[in-house]
Amino acid sequence: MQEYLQQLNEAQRAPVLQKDGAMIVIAGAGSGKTRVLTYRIAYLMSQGVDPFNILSLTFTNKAAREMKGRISQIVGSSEAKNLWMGTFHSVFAKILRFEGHRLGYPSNFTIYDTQDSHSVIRAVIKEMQLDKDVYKYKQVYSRISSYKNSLITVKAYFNNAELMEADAMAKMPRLGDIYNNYVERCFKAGAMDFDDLLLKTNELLTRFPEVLMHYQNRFRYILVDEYQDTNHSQYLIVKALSDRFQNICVVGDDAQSIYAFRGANINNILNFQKDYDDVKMYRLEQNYRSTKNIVNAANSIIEKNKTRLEKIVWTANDEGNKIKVNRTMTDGDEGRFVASSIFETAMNNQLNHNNFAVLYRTNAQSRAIEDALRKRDIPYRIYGGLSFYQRKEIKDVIAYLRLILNPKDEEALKRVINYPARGIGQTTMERITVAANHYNRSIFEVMQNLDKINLKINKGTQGKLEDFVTMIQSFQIFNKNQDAFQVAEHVAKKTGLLQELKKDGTPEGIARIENIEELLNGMRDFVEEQKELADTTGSLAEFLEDVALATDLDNEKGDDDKVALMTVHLAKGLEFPYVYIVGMEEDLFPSGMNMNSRAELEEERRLFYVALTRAEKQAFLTYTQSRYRWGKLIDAEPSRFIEEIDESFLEYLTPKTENRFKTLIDADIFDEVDKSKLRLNKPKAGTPPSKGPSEAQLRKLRRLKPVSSDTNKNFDPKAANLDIGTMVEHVRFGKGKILSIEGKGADTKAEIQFENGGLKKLLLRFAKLEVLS
DNA sequence: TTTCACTGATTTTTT
DNA sequence: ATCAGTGAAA
Repeated sequence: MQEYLQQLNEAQRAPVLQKDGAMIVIAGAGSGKTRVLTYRIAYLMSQGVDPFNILSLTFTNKAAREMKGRISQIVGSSEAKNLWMGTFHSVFAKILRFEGHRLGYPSNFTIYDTQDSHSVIRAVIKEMQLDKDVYKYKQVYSRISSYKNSLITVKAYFNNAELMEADAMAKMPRLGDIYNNYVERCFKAGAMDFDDLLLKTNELLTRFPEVLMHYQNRFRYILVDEYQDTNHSQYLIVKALSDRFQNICVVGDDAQSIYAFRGANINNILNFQKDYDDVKMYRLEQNYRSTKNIVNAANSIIEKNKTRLEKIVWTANDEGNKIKVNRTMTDGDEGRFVASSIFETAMNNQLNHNNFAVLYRTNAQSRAIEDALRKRDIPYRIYGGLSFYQRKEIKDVIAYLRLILNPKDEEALKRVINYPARGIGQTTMERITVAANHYNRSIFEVMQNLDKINLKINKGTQGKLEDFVTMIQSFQIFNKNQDAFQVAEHVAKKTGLLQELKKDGTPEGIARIENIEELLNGMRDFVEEQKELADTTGSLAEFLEDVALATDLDNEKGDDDKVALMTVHLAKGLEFPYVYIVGMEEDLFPSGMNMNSRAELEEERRLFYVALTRAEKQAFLTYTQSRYRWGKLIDAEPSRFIEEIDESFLEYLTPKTENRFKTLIDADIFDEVDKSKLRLNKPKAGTPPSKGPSEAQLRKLRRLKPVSSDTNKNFDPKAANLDIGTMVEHVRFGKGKILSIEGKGADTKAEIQFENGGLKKLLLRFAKLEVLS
């Protein structure tokens, strides 16, 4: 133990050695906070604290696993095994499995993912016969989600005139009713959504003092990582659990708070000192990760934020190279620049590909990068986006598995009742749903008792329904004696899922079969792993919980030699020697949707800070002059964030371009300054003198939209013969002669005679040609 | 009841 | 570029 303490610097050692009491560790980027957490836990155990009494909440399950692994190395794995470590969601899901019955939930409750929640809300809106253009399901969901994260239950909502008014103002006066119906449906389905896992934990702890007492006594030492990203719901859980012993250690960096959109409340970290008696504050300011250039450049950015805790991040590392800034014409060129830069750097320095990461603001940006890397034969892996568990065929298998454990799970049922097609259609399902609501039973229960009620369903269909029920029941029996892998294999075969895909025969179908096989392999590994840990069995229930709360980062396959592609959000907590931050453009980074207030813009700036501080040796910033967005080529302007970096840290690989629409500094935009200086246009002669820009004009200014752009002109197909010709070439059909054109704009149809003799009818849709015949 | 072709709407970040 | 929803034919 002693020798491990030697590996810490003085600032790091202090919080490790304070055994009891409340403490906050403000840890700058790359200052070794994971180290502090790890050694602190090891130290506690060396001081006689039972690992059973330690709870450690991390941001990803992968982080928890890694930390556990390191602690095992210090104190031995038999000791470390009893530590409770994981994300808020996974830890409290486990507790709710034990205690949820007090709130009326079965121990095998399903965890609804966002897609499930969306689908429930859509169904509710439809049933209530509300206008789906007014009540947009995504908006409704995000409102409900933010209520839940602020602990505003349906009841609390209806007691809060302000909220109701706000929703009425947003033209959604029935939102409370939707909220109510949504909650009821989830409850009836024996399902919790992500937010419920936290909300219900809070309910459990407040309504049942004996439960609270039990877990307070159990978790005598609590550690929370990434505290700046906790929301109100999580804050209250931590507060309640730590209230008795007040042995709480939170670690975070206000400068890296980037989840406000998910309800994260930066005040949790800013106000921590007020919440407990005698809080010790520690600061970790020495950065071990990056070069001086990167650290100082990052400092020069974050300084622009007003809301922050003062701290000085410094490093004793080398000066390093300047941050390289590159401009290209299009997003395709940007991808090619990144690909060839990676290729050359790897070649010149004999580096593996896993030294490189490409970070972007939105998942959609990955495509151009992928294309370029693939052409260069550079191996890469995309994190996030359409993750493995979100693929259709995987979700189908999982839905069957969910149904086995919880037949009330309506979303799973709806997904698989007629896939593969077994002749149970919309009409039948509607009738059953009506009956289920009428008798207040689940859909599955109604299907089990069809003979007892008259539903006007014909004999044939009734038989099919009975077959389905029998099949699921047979799976349930099978599941009693078999592990997760065996059940899933059985399901894939017996449901006809595999046959369905085999029949399909397209390359796509084959890829899907491979994916299912991969899922099965993953399950086999999972079962074996679990069986090694003596206390678990590798059951289906355990697997499904893992899947529901797994992030893409969690199932990383170790030491792949691949370039990492991910969003900046996902990159938090990671580090790479070479980092490319692409799409450094106004409206993209900072995102056009997050520029309406100082708070939003400051969050974007923190996000950029996170991105830049991922780099150890070298950072690249790239931007393009035009980019495909919304299916169209649009002009782009360099991001204000590039200019915000002190110029002495930058090296321009291409000539510097000024933003054509002057980027205003925050003070001009958000503070009450002399608005008359912000005049948009010269007033026309004869118009009364302006008092400066109106609110609407200001809003426009904030968004910095290009005033004019020739890409938006109406497309006239008659004048655009050439365009179609070039596009034909582009999509590699060979050159051809246009015989006829009909329609206009996006719906242009063209007949083309190819040089090789072929004749094709083509449809021009969103600047891309589709072959009609 | 299922399938296919088409239309129109929609683009942030995630447990 | 993608996806959910729709309407008509099979």
